[in-house]
This record gives sequence, structure tokens and C-alpha cells, in this order.
Amino acid sequence: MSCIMQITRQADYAIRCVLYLAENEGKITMAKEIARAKRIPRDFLSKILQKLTRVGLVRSYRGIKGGFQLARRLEEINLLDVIQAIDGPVAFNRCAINKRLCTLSNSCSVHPVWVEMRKEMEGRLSRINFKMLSNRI
Amino acid sequence: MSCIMQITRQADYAIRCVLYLAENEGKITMAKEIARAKRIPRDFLSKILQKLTRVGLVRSYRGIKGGFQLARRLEEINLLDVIQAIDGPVAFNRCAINKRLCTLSNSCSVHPVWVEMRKEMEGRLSRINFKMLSNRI
DNA sequence: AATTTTCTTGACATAATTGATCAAAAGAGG
DNA sequence: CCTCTTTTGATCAATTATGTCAAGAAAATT
Repeated sequence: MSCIMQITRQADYAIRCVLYLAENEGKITMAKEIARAKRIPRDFLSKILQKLTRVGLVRSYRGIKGGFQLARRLEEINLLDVIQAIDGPVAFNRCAINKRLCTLSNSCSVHPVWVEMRKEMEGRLSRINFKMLSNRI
Repeated sequence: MSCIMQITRQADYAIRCVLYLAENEGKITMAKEIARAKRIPRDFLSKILQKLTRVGLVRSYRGIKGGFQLARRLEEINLLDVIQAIDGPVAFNRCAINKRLCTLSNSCSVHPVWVEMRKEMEGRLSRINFKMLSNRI
């Protein structure tokens, strides 16, 4: 029995990656450099950067002088953005996302708990942006 | 991409199971009955009840008239108890459980976030007991 | 245009986890 | 001794997570 309800390693990598881009704001940074700096398997990082690009958190450039760059200001990217981009919705239980997945009766007394916890977690994660995380307050 | 950071189905079953025992407080209830009432695969439920028994949330009795019973009063069993018994520690990231698992530098600016979120989630889950959940208030 | 560089995409492989089932063993009671 | 129920361990299939590879497409330089 390990421990659950964690973000995936992929999401953890994604956070490190965005953090690195935040620390090098403005510069176009190659995946190779990010991978080396943050100890992320390089090809795996490519997949992650793809996802971040697809949802519009990151801009990509090909060819020589290519690389990646944050697509928004540091204050406008938060932990929830990154986690959701990689792992999808945050919730303690499926039913907090889609009520239909409550396999039992509609009147499940635990359901409201999951809904509230989800709201709380999302709120908390969304309040932490990468300006705050990239050391300069 | 589905959604993560959820309790396992097993933990969900465990909660339903404890809820049923709470609703039938005092009575010694067979696994078969719980499984039927809460739509849980029977043999799977056995495994779950084992875990709950091992950590002392539930008492088991064998043979004819055998079954299961909550080992504590309803107010003294909360969601965190059940979830931890099944899924282990609750945390958004390994490093919130064991600082050593921070693969990067010691000065990771995200780490405090995970620690605080863990505290928050555990607090919240531990405040919800099965007296509250078993309809009567 | 050719070459180099970097991202893009899809396929693939491997390991771990999860959900579930089964059968034999052990205790309780009549 | 027989029946009932939990206990334990083995096993299995499906899914997910992690990671790798290779071929393709765009960009810049020469």
C-alpha cells in the first residue's frame, strides 16, 4: 500500500518544466535544456510539452533557435492550469466530476463532501501562480 | 486523459461499506449482505473488510452468526480513517509524505504547497464522521 | 536548394497498479 | 461432524503510467 490521490509523475514533471520556463521568462528554451536542468527524461518531456502547448500554456518554435516559451505572463499561469492540462480534472471521486457516475442512489450522503473538496482543492491550486513559485515573490 | 487524484474504487467501496455498517449499528452484518446492499463485488469486499479489520475500524466474527461490526462509535470513525486504511496516506505529491522523495534540490518552491494541501485535505476529511454521514444528522 | 536543428506525431514497450475472482484453510456453533 | 462465515494467498485480466524510438515537418542558415 503506497499512497494515492497524487498527481502523476508526468504532472510533476510538467510543473518543474513550467517553473524552469518561468525562471527563464522571455527566453526560448530547448526541451533538451529543460530536461537536463530539471532531470526529466527527454523524450518524455517532449510529450509533456506537447500537451502544454496544445492547451495554450506554452508556445513552441521549431528549427534552429527553436524551443519553448510560456504563452502567458507568470501571474496568469497557476498550478491548477498545469495539473489539469496533464492529468485532467482534479477530484477525490469520479462522482464529483459527473454525478451520473454515482452508481448508487441519488441520495448519497458522501457526494456533497466530494463536491466541496473538489471546489476547495481547485481553488487552492488556482491561487498559486508561477510568479509566486519562481522565487521572486 | 481521464482524471486523477482520486481515491481508488476500493476506498469508495470501503466508505459505502462502513456507511452500511453505520446504518446498521450494533448488528453483526455478513459481508454478503453488505455486498448486495451496496453493489460491491463480494469477494472484493472481503479483501476490503480485512483491511478495515486489521486497522481496528471493524470487528469480525466467524462462523454461523458471523459477520462484521464497527469497532468504534460512529462519531469516532471519519472519512480519513477509512481512506487511509485502504489507500494509504493522502497527498498530492510523494514529497509531501517523505521529503527525501524530492528528487530535485532541497529548495523546491512547490514543496510547501504540497505540504499545506495535504494538511488541509486530511483536516477536512477527518472532520467528517459517520454519525454525520449516516443520515441522522 | 541543401543541411542542420528542433519540434511533432504516432507507434511501441515495459512495468506497476487496480479491480476482481477462486480455492483452500481456519474458526465458531449447533 | 457438519455448516456457515471469515481468512489467506494465489492468480488473472485490464488499465494506466512511464518511458523510448523513429519518421516526419517546419525553421533558419549556408
